[in-house]
Amino acid sequence: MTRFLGTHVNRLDRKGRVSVPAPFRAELTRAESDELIFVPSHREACIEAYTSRAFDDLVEKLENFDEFSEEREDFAATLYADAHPMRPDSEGRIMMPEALIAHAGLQESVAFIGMGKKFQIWDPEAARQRNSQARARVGEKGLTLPGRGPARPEGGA
Amino acid sequence: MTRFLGTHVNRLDRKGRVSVPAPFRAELTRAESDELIFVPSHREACIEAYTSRAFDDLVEKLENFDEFSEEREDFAATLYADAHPMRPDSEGRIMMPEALIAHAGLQESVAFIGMGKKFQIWDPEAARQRNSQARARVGEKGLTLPGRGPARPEGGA
DNA sequence: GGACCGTTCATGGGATAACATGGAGACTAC
DNA sequence: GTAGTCTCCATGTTATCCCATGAACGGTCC
Repeated sequence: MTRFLGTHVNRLDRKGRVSVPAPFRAELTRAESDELIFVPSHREACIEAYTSRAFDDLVEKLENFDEFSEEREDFAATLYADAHPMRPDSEGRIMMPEALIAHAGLQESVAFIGMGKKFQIWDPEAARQRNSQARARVGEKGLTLPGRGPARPEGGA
Repeated sequence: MTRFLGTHVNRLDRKGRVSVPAPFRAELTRAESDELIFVPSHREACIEAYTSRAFDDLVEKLENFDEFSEEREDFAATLYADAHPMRPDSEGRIMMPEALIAHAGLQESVAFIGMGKKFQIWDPEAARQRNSQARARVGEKGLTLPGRGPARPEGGA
């Protein structure tokens, strides 16, 4: 399983290129496919980056819907239409599509943020804000990971 | 498996020709058949484009319907009668049939929209509207989308 | 401990190939 | 003939490849 970890900030040059961080490239090598699928996040001002395999997993849910059903068509459009398949060049760089630059509000620097089997791409300042907010939420709610047995009588049950 | 991704807008010249986007052509090469079947969508103002194989799969599903059901007859009529087999020329272009241009309301620009094993052809503006509507519908139904699951904020995994 | 060296990375710029697009004929069918 | 296609060629634009530079890091040897 691929595992993207850590935060790496690289420069977006005037041609729209940016180096994929070396550790992330190493993960791609390990996954035996250097293809990446970029999708604009629909919840936040960032780009979600999936390996070819992770994207397939995402798409698998499609098969649960009937051919030509509205649900399936909607789902497919949402998933596929804005997806950008990317492949790092010989230098390990990728060309950022204009639409994604706009969506994430990228300027001269971009932050690559490991999220395990995928990673995200942010404007560094926006990422900082998001992270501190996320941290605060986790703290005040005392979140734990979904788990085995009913250890705590929390909300749901 | 073929995987058509992303949105590509190309020009329809006054002879009715339009370039199939290079990434889509590459998928055809990979599928070892450059044949495409165009069918007017029966639900929306767009054209459905299938690879030879994807069309076969569709036909096979049709065979599973009750032999004399009205549903089947209707489906068959829609699927076969209005189908246009296409093959990109040496430049990678196809001639858009008049009937399909009319059905999709195409003007000087056409959008190719990847939908996985098939793709769709739209007027760019109509496609934009459809996509935002699809996204809204998917959102309100709470279907899982790229990113995290619904209930929980920022899970680590 | 500290200076030296080699390697890996990120980054910049110029050359090259791929791509989308426009138009001129040649060919075919009616 | 004439209308509609198809093949071929030309062109501007854009992405990709290739090489060069310089900084950062790690290891080694004195």
